[in-house]
Amino acid sequence: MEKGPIKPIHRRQITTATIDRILSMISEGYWNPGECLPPQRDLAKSLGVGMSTLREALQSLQTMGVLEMRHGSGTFVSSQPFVDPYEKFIDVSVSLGGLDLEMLFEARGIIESGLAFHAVEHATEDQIEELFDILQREWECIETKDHECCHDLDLAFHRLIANMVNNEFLAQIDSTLFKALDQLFRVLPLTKEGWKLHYTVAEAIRDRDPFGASEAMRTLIEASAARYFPYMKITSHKVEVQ
Amino acid sequence: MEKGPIKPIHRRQITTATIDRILSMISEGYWNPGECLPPQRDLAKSLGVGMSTLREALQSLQTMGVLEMRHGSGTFVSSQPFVDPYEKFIDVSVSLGGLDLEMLFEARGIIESGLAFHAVEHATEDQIEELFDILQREWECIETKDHECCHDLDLAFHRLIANMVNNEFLAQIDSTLFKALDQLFRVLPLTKEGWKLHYTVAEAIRDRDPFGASEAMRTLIEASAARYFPYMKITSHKVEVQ
DNA sequence: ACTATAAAAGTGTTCTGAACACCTGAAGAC
DNA sequence: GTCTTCAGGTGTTCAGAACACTTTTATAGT
Repeated sequence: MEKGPIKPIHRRQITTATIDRILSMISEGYWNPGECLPPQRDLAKSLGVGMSTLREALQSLQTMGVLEMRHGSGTFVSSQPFVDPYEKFIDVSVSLGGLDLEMLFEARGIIESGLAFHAVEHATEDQIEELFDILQREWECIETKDHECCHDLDLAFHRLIANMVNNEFLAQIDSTLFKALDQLFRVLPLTKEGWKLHYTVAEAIRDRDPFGASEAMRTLIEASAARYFPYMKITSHKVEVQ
Repeated sequence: MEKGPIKPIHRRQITTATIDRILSMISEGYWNPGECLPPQRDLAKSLGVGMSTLREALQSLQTMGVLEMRHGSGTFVSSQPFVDPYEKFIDVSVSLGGLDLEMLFEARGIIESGLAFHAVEHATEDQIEELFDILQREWECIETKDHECCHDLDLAFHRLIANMVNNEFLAQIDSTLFKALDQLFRVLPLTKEGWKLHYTVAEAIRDRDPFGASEAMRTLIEASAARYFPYMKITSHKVEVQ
């Protein structure tokens, strides 16, 4: 048996290599956000790959949220520089058994209480005013039993707190979790007890009390979770309000 | 001008529809994790789409971590039911300006302090013992200036705390953040001051003090961030240790 | 009968070329 | 000046072929 020359590694799939290549070119600023890539026919030729291969790569990148392919118009680098890739298949992870709902609730609790903590220090007066405005409208919707409106305001409440922190990464994850949980259950309408918890969080933010805010938020999320998982043990700790 | 039947919207791309179809079939358990899909030629025919189209869909699903395509063998539903999609392009998001390093540090601080909080209640005695074992080895590595070992133990420390909580979702994100930050900077070696902070966290977990643990962790991450961003304002709050 | 090698079948991978659908902008019609 | 039409550019989908990798089966040698 002759040994022959040692095989080049070359194990790499062309499609994968193409994905990496385009990613690194974007990373290096060869194409900027919002900019248009060359026509697929040309780009395929430039990269020295077939068009099918290129399209598999482009499609993957679009799924990741890095590119945006517009029929008849062109292929563009996403102008929104960060989209949450989870959004697209978190429900599949749940179905496959990799994630469970309690885990997602717990994650949301951790993230949101952390966001509340940091919101205390970043919140502007305008934002706090807006927060209490949402609170007031929530109350009105509870009284009129406008569940649809209630739900939207509930979302707005959490989104505003997330936005106070200016942390797009966590805000996206949090938003994805909210949507996923909202979709997997049908969300329950806000109750007066829930509203009081909202109010406690808002008060703590207004009073610039980070520990109070994060603890109130934790309580809020756990109370919310408890409505879906009555058997779930609640980790309520007594808080030493400072 | 005759009106004719109103055209169906049909805006939907076939590739996107194919992705959704396969995702929902997996969600509904038509194929189980680890199982093999039909040959691409057959599957394309069954779905009534061209093979290129099917492959674009499959490739996207592979990028998401839902499928695994093995050359010459078959296309399989991922047996690992949950992979972290952030890992693949967090650095791209940084390059595109959608994320910045301080944001990632902040996110890690929030997640890890939350994990520390919950670790207090879930940690087993064995795990706590392991934690102090890591601590002791860290100290030895600091003394011998074995930076490589220090780094690994640092990672092990954080990973163990994340594992205590049994929240795969947050553990994955946290691990990704650690790796991303580790890669973007070259990680600085653990100092004796850093070690003391590690020790404070471990003590709080051992003493079953959730607030102490989460606050100590927050301090630890912020101290770590401060080494990279000396100008970063630290949000140190006085803790009312209970 | 057992093992090692070779062939064959099954499957994923890549490329080419064509036909189609959509968007944009320019030329022409009113 | 406004509207319509049309042509060019671009993305989308399909079909078929050739190739590469893996697994299984068949064959040959011992």
